[in-house]
Amino acid sequence: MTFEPKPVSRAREQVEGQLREAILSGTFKSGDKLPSEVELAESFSVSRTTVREALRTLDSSGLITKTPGVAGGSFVRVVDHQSLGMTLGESIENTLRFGNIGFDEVIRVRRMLEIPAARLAAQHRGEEELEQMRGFVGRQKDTTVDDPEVPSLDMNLHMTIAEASGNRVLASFVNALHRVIRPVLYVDISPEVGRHTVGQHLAIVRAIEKREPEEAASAMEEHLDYLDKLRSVREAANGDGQRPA
Amino acid sequence: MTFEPKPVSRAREQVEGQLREAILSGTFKSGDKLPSEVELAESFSVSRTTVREALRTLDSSGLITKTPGVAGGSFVRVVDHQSLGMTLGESIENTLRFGNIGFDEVIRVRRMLEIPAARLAAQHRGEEELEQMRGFVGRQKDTTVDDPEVPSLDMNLHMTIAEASGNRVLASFVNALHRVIRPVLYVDISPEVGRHTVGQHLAIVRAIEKREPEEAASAMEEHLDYLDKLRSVREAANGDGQRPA
DNA sequence: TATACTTAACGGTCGGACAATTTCGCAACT
DNA sequence: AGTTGCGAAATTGTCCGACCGTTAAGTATA
Repeated sequence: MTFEPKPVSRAREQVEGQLREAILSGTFKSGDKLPSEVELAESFSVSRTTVREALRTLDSSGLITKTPGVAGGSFVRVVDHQSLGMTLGESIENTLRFGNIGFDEVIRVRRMLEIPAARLAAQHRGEEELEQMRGFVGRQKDTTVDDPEVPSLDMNLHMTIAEASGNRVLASFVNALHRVIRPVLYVDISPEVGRHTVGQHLAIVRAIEKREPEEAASAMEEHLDYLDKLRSVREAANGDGQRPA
Repeated sequence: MTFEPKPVSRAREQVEGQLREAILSGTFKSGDKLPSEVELAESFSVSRTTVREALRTLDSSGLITKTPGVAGGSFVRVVDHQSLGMTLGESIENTLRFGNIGFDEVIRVRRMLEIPAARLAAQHRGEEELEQMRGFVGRQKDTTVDDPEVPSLDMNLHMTIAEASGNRVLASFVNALHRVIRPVLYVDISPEVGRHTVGQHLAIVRAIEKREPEEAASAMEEHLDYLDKLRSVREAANGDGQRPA
């Protein structure tokens, strides 16, 4: 029988672990205020410094938020799939910038997720989400290509479709991917590209509106094909699109 | 023109931001040792406490590791797709335990990723990866179903397939999903289930070996179908499978 | 009534001190 | 020669006590 090598436990980790467990197990519910730092320090019999480091980690992990002021303190954050997408996006962004994964790999995974997402959206979409989609496409039709709002409009549409799939994990993943896709993809698009994009968006939304899963999926696929082709010609034009000089 | 509302910047955030940027931009490379806490405190003209909080955040984000001792310090972590999967997995686990996403949603996304992964693995697999797969299946064939190694053997196989796809983002996502799938799925499996599983694994690996993408994909699909069916009958048997009492 | 000021509670920062951990070199003993 | 033991040094970990900055709410003032 092998010997367990004794992972020494620093005080900070123990405090952190207990608090994390208390939050995850529901002892502190969403929005609840944790005891103040001095109170925690007393109850754990450690210094405030140690408690603060533990809280800092929880904050960084997205489990709590800290606000100063008399009514401030540490509050349990609402961990919905939206914030999950943010967290995932940050990690992916780090790894991407670090150079250990390539942008093309992100793009391929995007296809695996967004095409089924469109299919599912056609099945599960609600009236409200459809209204949002129409709103985004409509506004996109009216704006010019150099409008600074264009990237976020496009992202919002894709996000809404993912949300309409009814699968929140899927929505989070798509959200995370778009966080890294957005800054790279929307540079220097011509009016013609803008028209094509709007047209493809319109086709997707119409299929979702009609509740035609396969039509929505193939419309999305066509759209992504178009974007990929755009990207590849641009990369061929100016060297490497992944690592801007 | 709207006025930007001045997001006051705490000292800790500025230090953290500068260090993060320095790491991500390559000023500090993988494995490099950052200056000691006192040195950083001096160069930023802040107290060591502030520096420590910044470093704590970077540590929690997975960008650095801290080790005590004379040869210790803060080191830039190697952020490969493996560690990315770990980080993503933790976040998903949090959201899952928090109850804001359901296990079934995880399962559905799994299908969207692992079936294409099998297809790609059949195209891009290397000899070494194939050898690993054979090893996992072989060992799984020899172990009994109550062997504690079974869950990790299964996960290792699925992970290796995802890695063999050549897409590291895909591999990370599959890794992350398995982190939350593993503890839930492998409880009380019968010998018959074990035999079926091994058979299906064998079929997948053989298809990958023969470089038959579609065969690999459909073998994987069949395997996941089987697992899903298992899960649904078990859930029907003992109430709710998502929240173990 | 509306505005300005004070107060109190809390997290944020500071400085300094000591403890704990790890590496390395040196000495002593086998 | 090799092992063991010991001490020095560097660095993170923890502690303490103080003060600063922010914020909400209450209080006095115009």
